[in-house]
Amino acid sequence: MTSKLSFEEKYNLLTGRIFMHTTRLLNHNFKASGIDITKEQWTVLAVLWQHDGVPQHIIADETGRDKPSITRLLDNLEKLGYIVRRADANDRRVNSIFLTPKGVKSEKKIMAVVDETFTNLTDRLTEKQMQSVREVFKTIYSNIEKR
Amino acid sequence: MTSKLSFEEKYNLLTGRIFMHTTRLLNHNFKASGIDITKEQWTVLAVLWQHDGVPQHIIADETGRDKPSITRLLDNLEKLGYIVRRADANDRRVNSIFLTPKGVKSEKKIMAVVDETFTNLTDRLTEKQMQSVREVFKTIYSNIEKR
DNA sequence: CACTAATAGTTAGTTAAACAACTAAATAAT
DNA sequence: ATTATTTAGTTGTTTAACTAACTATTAGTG
Repeated sequence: MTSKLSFEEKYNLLTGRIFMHTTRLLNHNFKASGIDITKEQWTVLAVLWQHDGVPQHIIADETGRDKPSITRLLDNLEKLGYIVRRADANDRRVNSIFLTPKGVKSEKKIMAVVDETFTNLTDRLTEKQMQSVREVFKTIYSNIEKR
Repeated sequence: MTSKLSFEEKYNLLTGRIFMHTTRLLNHNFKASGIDITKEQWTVLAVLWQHDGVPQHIIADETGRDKPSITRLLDNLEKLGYIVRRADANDRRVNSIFLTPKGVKSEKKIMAVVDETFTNLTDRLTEKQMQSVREVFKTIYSNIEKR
């Protein structure tokens, strides 16, 4: 039952206050380390580091964004020289997205900042608490999917 | 220790995937109920419903946004007829923000949608899990404050 | 009292997200 | 086979966030 939650708590959960702050922190840390990308661009690169050459709609699915958002994120990543669009030979509707050498090489440095930021944020949290958050997120996801 | 967390889990926590989905859901539910405001505008109204007549920088603090963001949110809320800016007599730098009759009256309907959305999202979560999330958020906040 | 600091708010510029409407190409249906 | 439908991606428009630079007013210091 959720009836015992205060307005404050509903407010914090629904507004994503925490995520506004983590976004700011991660972007700040990128900048401080001389990395010229945003948190959102990182999420796209993270997909490509795992599966290079995927079409745009896969990136949209994996990052939970719509297609227009991905079009623009890729525009910016292309300008910055991290990725290239290449037309698919079999299906001419498709752009396959490939990391440039710069995009490949950047992984280590970017992920170091991500890892450090994550560690800072989760400092003083127990393994048990993390496990709980994991479960809660999973449940909320499935509640969203249901509608 | 957080070392046992997978990339997937770090990714979900840092990207605010859940937050993107809840924002979409809440905005969708507002629209479906004929409410013409956004989630962000709601967070501003929520402050005013508790303390009508506060200056803009208080709204910025309470909602965790910077001043320019509040300027624009208030521009839009003013256009929509929910609030008015009134110059403070004592300190002419200050705009006090007041709810219009429409702004006051809207609380019930808007909060009904917020409550319903929250209930849907937290369905199948136990009180214990909610308590855990509460603690975790608090800890993460204080970790952010520390830097 | 004059000059500097800080505070309140706005404006400009960039990135990002959503929705809607669109083009082009591939698949399905009759 | 031709038409209709689905899929991939882009473009346009609105809202929102951040940073930086700005105006105006108040507070603090010499």
